[in-house]
Amino acid sequence: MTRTKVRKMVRKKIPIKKIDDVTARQVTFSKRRSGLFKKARELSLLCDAEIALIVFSPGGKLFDYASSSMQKIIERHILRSELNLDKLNQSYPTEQVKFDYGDLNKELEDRTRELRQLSGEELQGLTVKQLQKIEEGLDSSLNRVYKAKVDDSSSDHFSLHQTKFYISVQIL
Amino acid sequence: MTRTKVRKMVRKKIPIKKIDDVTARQVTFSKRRSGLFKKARELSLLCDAEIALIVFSPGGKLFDYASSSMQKIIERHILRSELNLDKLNQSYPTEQVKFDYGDLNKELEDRTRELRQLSGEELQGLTVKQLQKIEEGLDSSLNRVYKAKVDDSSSDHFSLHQTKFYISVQIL
DNA sequence: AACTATTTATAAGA
DNA sequence: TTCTTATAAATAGTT
Repeated sequence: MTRTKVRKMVRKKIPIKKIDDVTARQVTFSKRRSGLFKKARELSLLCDAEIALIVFSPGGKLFDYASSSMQKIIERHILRSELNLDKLNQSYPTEQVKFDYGDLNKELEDRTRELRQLSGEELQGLTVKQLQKIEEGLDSSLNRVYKAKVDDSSSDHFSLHQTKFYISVQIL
Repeated sequence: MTRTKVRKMVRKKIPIKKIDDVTARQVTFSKRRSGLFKKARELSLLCDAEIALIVFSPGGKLFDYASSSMQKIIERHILRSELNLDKLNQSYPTEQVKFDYGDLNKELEDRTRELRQLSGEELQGLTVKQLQKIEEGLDSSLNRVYKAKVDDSSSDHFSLHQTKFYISVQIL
């Protein structure tokens, strides 16, 4: 056997910050990346969890994994973000503002859910007109929310930065 | 000490499929989830990688991590998906179709890049009119691509399912 | 890429 | 749920 070296062939420890040596960093990236993806697959399988993992190497190369479909998981995440936004707005001090934004966000939520449902269905039969209708609806919602935010932000109680809203449209 | 049981206190190995027992699954999910997130953080830190991780528990609870900002990473991923789509289309057998789709996808890419740039900038000064203009441009691009796909799909050379396109709009 | 001493993660059990 | 601990798995440094 290869035990000509009986003493320490390895004498490890554990760093915990950015690896400066480029070669060592590439090697570590490759090893740990496979470990990470393996763990993600295992967790999804063992526990029936929905998982999406996106990794860009320092060189900009993309590696990704999704237990189902990437955009399905991303949409679900976006939807959840909006629910969290609702909570944020509901904790806003002024009663009036709280109420107004609660309504608007509920409306946005409904619109997004609609869009999500449409995205998940067969879109081969979708006409350009239908697509435009969806976009009009979204546009209208957006405008109402945007105006409300602008009108209210002059009072300095509410920053535009407190709101994030995403639209995701998929064409199959 | 608790060594009343000197013999095996633990003797496990490794299953590798869905855990049926609900309680055991919850425990395993909790443990492995923390491990997975820890690994993701470490990889990002050690190797300066950009990482996004989204996990939904079987119960629908969301856990996520992003080394920078979630939507930045998602946008980058979407952009990359479109580049891959280009490659896919460029390997399409028929020269004529290859060329047509190459053009259309380049156009889409440009539009998406524009939108991405806008998203990354300060949007507080963006007017409703400007927003509408962006949406009009996108709508126009979409319609052109959609029509092209539909017109060509009748020849049975190209399925609508081969194309995925995402739009992401962010309102800050 | 392969090897192996160690470190780290984790399955059961408490 | 949190802690403990034996064992399994990941991996840092080397070849």
